Amino acid sequence: MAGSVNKVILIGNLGADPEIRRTQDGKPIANLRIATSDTWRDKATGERKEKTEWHRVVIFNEGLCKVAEQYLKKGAKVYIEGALQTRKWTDNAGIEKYSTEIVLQGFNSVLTMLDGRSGGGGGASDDFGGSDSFGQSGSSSRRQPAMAGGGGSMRDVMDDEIPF
Amino acid sequence: MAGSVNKVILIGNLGADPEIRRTQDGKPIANLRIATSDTWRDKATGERKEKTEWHRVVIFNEGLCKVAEQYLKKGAKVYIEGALQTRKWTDNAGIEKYSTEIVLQGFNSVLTMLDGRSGGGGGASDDFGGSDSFGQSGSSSRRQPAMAGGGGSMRDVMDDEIPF
Amino acid sequence: MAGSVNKVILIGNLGADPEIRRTQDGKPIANLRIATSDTWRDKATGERKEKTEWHRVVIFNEGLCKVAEQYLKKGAKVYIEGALQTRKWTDNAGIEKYSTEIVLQGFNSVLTMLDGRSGGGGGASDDFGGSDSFGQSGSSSRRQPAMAGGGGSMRDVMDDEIPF
Amino acid sequence: MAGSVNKVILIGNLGADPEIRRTQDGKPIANLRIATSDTWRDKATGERKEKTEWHRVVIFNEGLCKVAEQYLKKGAKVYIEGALQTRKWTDNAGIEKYSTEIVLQGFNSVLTMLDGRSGGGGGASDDFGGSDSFGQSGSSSRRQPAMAGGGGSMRDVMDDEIPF
DNA sequence: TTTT
DNA sequence: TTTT
Repeated sequence: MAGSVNKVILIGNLGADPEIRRTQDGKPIANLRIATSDTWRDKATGERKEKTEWHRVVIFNEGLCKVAEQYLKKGAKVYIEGALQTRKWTDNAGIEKYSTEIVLQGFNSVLTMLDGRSGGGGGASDDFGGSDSFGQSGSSSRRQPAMAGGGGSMRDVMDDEIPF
Repeated sequence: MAGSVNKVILIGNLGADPEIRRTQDGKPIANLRIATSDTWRDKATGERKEKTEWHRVVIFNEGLCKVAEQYLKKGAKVYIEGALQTRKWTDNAGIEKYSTEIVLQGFNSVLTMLDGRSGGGGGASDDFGGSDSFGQSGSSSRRQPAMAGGGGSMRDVMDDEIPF
Repeated sequence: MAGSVNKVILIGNLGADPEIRRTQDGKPIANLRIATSDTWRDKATGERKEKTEWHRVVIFNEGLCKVAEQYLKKGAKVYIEGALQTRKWTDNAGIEKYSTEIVLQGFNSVLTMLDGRSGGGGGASDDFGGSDSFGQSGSSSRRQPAMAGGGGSMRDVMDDEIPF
Repeated sequence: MAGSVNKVILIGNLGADPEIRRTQDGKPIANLRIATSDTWRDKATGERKEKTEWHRVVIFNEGLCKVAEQYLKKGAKVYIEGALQTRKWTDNAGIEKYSTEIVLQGFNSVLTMLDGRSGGGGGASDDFGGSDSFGQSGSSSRRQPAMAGGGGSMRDVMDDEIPF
């Protein structure tokens, strides 16, 4: 349809290290799980409430995949701009399911790190060597030095768990 | 989580008239189906391609529900600002499903009509009488006179078809 | 600075036909004047109020310049995504002035027409022939047939009126 | 005008401590100077380039003013959502000038801190006591403990310097 | 004037 | 599963 806009803007934290896979012709695809949350005070009880929302982010853009792979870790805070896409798939029991994802593909996609927290030591904070070559102006980011320990162990779990 | 943002911006057209329901205590909830689409030219074949994406919008904000009920019709073009929310539900066969929706609730929600198209006759295009009372500054809209014929008949279909 | 975002989203109407100029090496630059407005009801008097805001939009992106030149006319409703930029200049009296503009340049810029209104007759609404070649995915638009009469006459006025 | 949108989204750093003033009837107004910057590599020379853009942010929303006053300091990284507004004023020499600002007023305004950096010591990081009372859902923030030294001295300078 |  |  002419004249339409489909845009998602998120600021949140990664629930796990990025998962990187490759297509048969070698192109990378990165999957992120991002949490956002709302906090409010219950009007009746005055109690503090919080609700966390989990988002599935899929990165087809090759440059941004590289950024995700090299710099993002579980816990990192990111700014993301992408588009909504709902995908149909069939689970092992043959049941049709739908999964809605935020897709970063082509232009008008942005992925920016918002924290330069070091996981333990150095204050290193170089810019990405190639932030300008991602095809996304404005997509500059701060380097996040590898966090001590690192994740990785969670990746397999996430592969199985299947989304929604 | 502190410092998070969860925002969706859509411009698209209604695939059907809005569905309005009420909670037990009488509060309205409006459901919209909105289509956005991307067009591009296939690099290999040069062929023109188009992909339509359907979005579920749920309006809890009472003022915006009224707007939806009174002014929106199948085919109307709207601007929407809301937040992503994924809801778990169980279908008739007892199977757990997830549905991701764009929720307009409380503040920071916007619903604006982008066309004042008349369905047949007049060029009438009064502003909403009460656009300022919706609790959303910037949420002004142009009136869309009832479209000839109108929808309605599609509602039942949409209930059955079930999306995701 | 690493990790920054500078984004403006406007939906508004052109106050005049686009002005197209060319740099010495022949690259087009389009200037648009776009109006947005807020309406609200005065709490004290109950009176309906409206305030119009005028925006200067400058398009360096060559593909979007072409769109502006060919399809946009005074009165057209557009969706725009760009970045804020403040420029210093010196007027004829030698006084330094600043002008803040919304710049559409490179990627992450969007220009989409939101009306297919015909200025006289047909309901023609072809897509742009080359919407995919603008370097902006998601930047599809509906064609606006040339409006009867056309603008032009207003251009001179606007040049003089001086903006900010 | 019906159906318009005027939205600015910024992520950047404060160039100075917030300035807080009060209207004659005691309502607070906060002024922020926020820097965003783009980095890219020059295609010809391969040189790394950076351009910083400075933004004037004016907060009329009382709750967000309190947030600015209590938690924001020079150097803080923030997410801001507001609207563009151009204001005319006359300088001491009687010359008319224009200043374009990002206004946070009423609803649809957001101010969120994106760093919880401590200026020297503690890891203190309570949520705002009243983040839910700002009239902005989604406007939660992380506390920034007072930074050692603090600014303040810069405020007077900024009053005089006059913007654009 | 920030930040990297 | 994140973050505060």
